[in-house]
Amino acid sequence: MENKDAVVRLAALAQETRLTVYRLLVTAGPEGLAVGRIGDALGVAPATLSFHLKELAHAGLVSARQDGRFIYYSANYTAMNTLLAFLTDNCCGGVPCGVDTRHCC
Amino acid sequence: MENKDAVVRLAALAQETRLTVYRLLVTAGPEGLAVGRIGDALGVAPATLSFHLKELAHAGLVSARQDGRFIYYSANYTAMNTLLAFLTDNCCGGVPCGVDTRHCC
DNA sequence: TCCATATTTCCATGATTATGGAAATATGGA
DNA sequence: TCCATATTTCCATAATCATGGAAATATGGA
Repeated sequence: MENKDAVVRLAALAQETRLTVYRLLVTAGPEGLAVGRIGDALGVAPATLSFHLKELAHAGLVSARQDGRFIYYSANYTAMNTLLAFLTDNCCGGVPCGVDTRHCC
Repeated sequence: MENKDAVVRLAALAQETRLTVYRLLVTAGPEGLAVGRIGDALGVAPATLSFHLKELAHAGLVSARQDGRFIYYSANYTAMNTLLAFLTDNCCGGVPCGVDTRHCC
């Protein structure tokens, strides 16, 4: 994973509304939630929500799936796992951490 | 962990220079690196680096330790682990994911 | 076809953030 | 004490981001 991609992903999560949306989708599971449902839960204007969802999707953290007139967004678990791995990559120069000297990841 | 704290932490990482600094400190291990060393590695102006280090420290992701004229910054591994746990909290409503239907975290 | 609902795009506005020069502060050594 | 080096603070400037109203687009049902 590239540094820039990680920044995009982190920036997508580094905003209260988007972080709340993401965590909501994480708990919702693979089926996801329709945009309107998310809006009901958060109480943000449609245009604002759409903007944030686009941001999350652009970062690859969520996917959209159309079903009739509804668009369901769901969390992309692998994107998150990739990001987490990147953040702790080569921790402590790769030197393993002892159980008692747990200073590490 | 509060939503707002997570946003602060994510925002601290959602910037190329800061993310690079953080990852450098992760590989450096518990002893950390002096500010000058970090500056050498990244080639950013002292004022800019100081600004970014303050941001990371404020988010709790790094700690500063003074040693003579030098200030050593090191990564706070537990802060990251707390953040990661928050991001995947209550994944899929707590329903465990089967090994073959690995859609989850 | 016409209508109601769902979602997005366009756009202007206000708010936040990143950058680095210059000056200030802190520390240890001569 | 005086100096050199390390780091931070102050400040102005430029750039990026969030918000939501209004209009546009898409979909299915009557």
